[in-house]
Amino acid sequence: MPELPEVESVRRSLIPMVAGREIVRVEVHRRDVIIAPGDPPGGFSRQRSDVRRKPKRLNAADLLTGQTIRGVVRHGKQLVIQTDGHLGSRAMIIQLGMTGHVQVLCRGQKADGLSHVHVTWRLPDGRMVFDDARRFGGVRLFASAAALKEHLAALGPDALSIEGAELRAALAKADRPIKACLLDQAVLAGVGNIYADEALFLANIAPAQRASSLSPADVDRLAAQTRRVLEDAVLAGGSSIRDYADAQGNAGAYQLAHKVYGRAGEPCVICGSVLSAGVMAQRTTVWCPRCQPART
DNA sequence: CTGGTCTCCTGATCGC
DNA sequence: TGCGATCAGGAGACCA
Repeated sequence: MPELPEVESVRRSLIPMVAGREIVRVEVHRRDVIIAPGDPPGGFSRQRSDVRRKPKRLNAADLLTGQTIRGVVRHGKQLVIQTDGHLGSRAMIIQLGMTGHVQVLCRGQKADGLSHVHVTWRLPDGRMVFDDARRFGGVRLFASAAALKEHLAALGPDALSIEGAELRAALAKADRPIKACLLDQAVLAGVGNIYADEALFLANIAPAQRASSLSPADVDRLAAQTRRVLEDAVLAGGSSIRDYADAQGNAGAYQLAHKVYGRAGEPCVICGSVLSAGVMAQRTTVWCPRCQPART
């Protein structure tokens, strides 16, 4: 499932295939995976069905038709496609959610393994598609660079370059388990369930530990180990747990390096203790009771 | 405002 | 072999 390293791998593989290309035409196969300027509030198809309001009709301008892709950047798990053209500087964000894929296909190339393509961007020499079986992800369109900036401002600092001082500031007033803080994108952008468990293990911090009870040294260590695990995962091309793949359809290899995620009941790679499991912040959480002792 | 819980969705896996 | 039950989880809605 895509977290920061997977999104970064998609970004890197995407750039050489889309930079400088014009979006010639956009085909929307499912309107409800898109949030456009002027849509009622609420994310993608996440509103309760009894209160779901009708989104506005999409127009070619909002869909960035005729714009040229200038860059692909990332903040946390948000993949930002920057364009410019007759509309000025605009942008869209692709969120992969649980099962989202962005892939670029050559002209005529079949979309192998992509059975839920919701949006297709036609480029001069091929096409980029957004596929998402579970539809936890989606596409956000922005009318201006300023609107994009405002959206990203709600997120915490990017986890790939998080420094101890930044993380201490972000956690300063948090009175909840550190695991919940790490998963909160407003605190730290980019960490999901896999890398939260891995970083806490590497930093020898129990996931249930209250953020407010961590010492400055604890938080510094956590920031350093978070960076480290994310960097290593990026180098491995991300973790392919189910069917994650980059923009060329290549799988990652970091799932082979997981020390706790998915290993509940197995021995700790450091001390041999049986790894514990529980549910924390609505997420399956795995930790070593000996290497990550609970403290008060 | 804060933190905790519910909800959306469907492919993969499991037990019988 | 088939089929229903269960699990996975990002993040906005909702609630105390």
